[in-house]
Amino acid sequence: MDGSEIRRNMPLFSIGIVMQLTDLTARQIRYYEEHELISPARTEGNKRLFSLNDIDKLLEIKDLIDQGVNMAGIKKLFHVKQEARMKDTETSNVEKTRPNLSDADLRKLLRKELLQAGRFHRSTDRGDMSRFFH
Amino acid sequence: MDGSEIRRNMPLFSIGIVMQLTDLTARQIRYYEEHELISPARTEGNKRLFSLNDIDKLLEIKDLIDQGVNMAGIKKLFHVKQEARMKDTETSNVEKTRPNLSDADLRKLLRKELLQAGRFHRSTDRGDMSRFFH
DNA sequence: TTTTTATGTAAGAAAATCTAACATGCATTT
DNA sequence: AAATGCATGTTAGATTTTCTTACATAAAAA
Repeated sequence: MDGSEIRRNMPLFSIGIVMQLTDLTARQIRYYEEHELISPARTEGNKRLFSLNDIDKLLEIKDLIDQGVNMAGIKKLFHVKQEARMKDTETSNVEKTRPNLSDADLRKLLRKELLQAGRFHRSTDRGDMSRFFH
Repeated sequence: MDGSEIRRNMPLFSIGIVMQLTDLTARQIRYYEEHELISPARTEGNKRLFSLNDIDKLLEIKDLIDQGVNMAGIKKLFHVKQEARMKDTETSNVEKTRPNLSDADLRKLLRKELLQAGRFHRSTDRGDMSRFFH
């Protein structure tokens, strides 16, 4: 399924909430963005908006830092992880051309799904944050 | 399970996002709060923070208004719904004294759960918003 | 020792949100 | 028809949140 992917990447959370959820300071979060470990979306007014995936990543970063890994290391780790995922989706034959939706489109899709009745999605479980929402 | 209940009530979303997610104006959302159809949490600085449950409710409100129901009617409907739920939990024998957590505690719990590895929660499905988050 | 790294802190600007008040279109009463 | 009430729009001014930029600093690396 692809819907979950969309949901996990939906920009929903302000930096204030992310701070509380991750126990990171704004400074830290911005620093990690500066080093391209995350790339939160922005509102029209330039405020950061984080997705569930972003939060998962931040928690991973925190863990890795606790284990002594530095920015460069984390970056590398994230890259290999992503490549692994690439291989994964490559392997899972059905490739389908991605739509590449705009932010506004994403929200529309969100709302549309919201109003439907389809039940129970679950895909390749990756990250931890998802656990939160059923 | 009770964790999902906590998650669904966690105050996470700013009014701006809720507007986008529900297609309601700030005025409408505040008006519904004024009429006690929702009771979003507040930040220290008095900004509203909405939970998944709040969003579900707003979507219900929108539906009902489309169907011509007025504030009083919606309020009544919500009340009977809640009473039905009460009966429900009453019936499900194990009653357990509720902890009644503070907002800060909620967040701590959130983070704690986040860092654990437990998988796949699903309880009495109520509301629609939950579908979003796996 | 000097430099780099990760983070703290402060300042000023801009965006988002708040409350309160008044405006308005549409139904319903009178 | 006029008056009233309901749900929402709009505006204004205040407050909170977030932004960027710059400088400070402790610990680690070179």
